[in-house]
Amino acid sequence: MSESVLPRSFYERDVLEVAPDLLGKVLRYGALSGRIVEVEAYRGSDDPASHAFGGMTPRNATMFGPAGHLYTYFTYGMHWCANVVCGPQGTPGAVLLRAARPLDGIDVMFTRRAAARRETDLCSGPAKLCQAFGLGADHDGADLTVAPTMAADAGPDPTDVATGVRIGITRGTDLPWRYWIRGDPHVSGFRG
DNA sequence: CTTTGGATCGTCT
DNA sequence: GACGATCCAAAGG
Repeated sequence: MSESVLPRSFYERDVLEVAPDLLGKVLRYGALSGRIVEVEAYRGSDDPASHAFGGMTPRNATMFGPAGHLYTYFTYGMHWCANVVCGPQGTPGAVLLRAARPLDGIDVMFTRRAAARRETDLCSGPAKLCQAFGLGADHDGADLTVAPTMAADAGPDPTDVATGVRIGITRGTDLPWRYWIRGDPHVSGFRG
């Protein structure tokens, strides 16, 4: 296939550099794949919305580990969300994977996501994406150079990247650290 | 179409 | 004991 798995060096940069670069990349897990269309950056050192802002705890320890690994967490009593750990080791940065356009394994995704009516309902939100891909507790710390993988394909990079404030947070609401592909119908909350 | 409230529990104070 | 980096069904216009 025409995908090349991203090297660890891709992730060993400031989280604000990595986040927009993840748009258009392909998340692949077994027979499932999707193109990332929306992300949010969380930088532990100076970001009051980050899980790592208050220092290391058992839950967020993965954020302090090596870049290029998944940080998954459970929230609202029922949902899992997945992040990509970024930055030098010991620097707690992560990029939340908020939405993707399903590419392969769409039938499996519909099976896992009973509430989805259309293809745009499958991965148009951080918890939806995890449900569609079957990501959860077992994947905290998973190495993205092994499985699941994040890869670049042969196509052109997204040209129209939008930025704005992040969704669903109560602190750090002034930081424009959400990035998405403008007009893509698979972005969460898309209207139009 | 938009708005509202319920579900549900691990985590940290 | 309070509160989420959310989702969805139901109710209201």
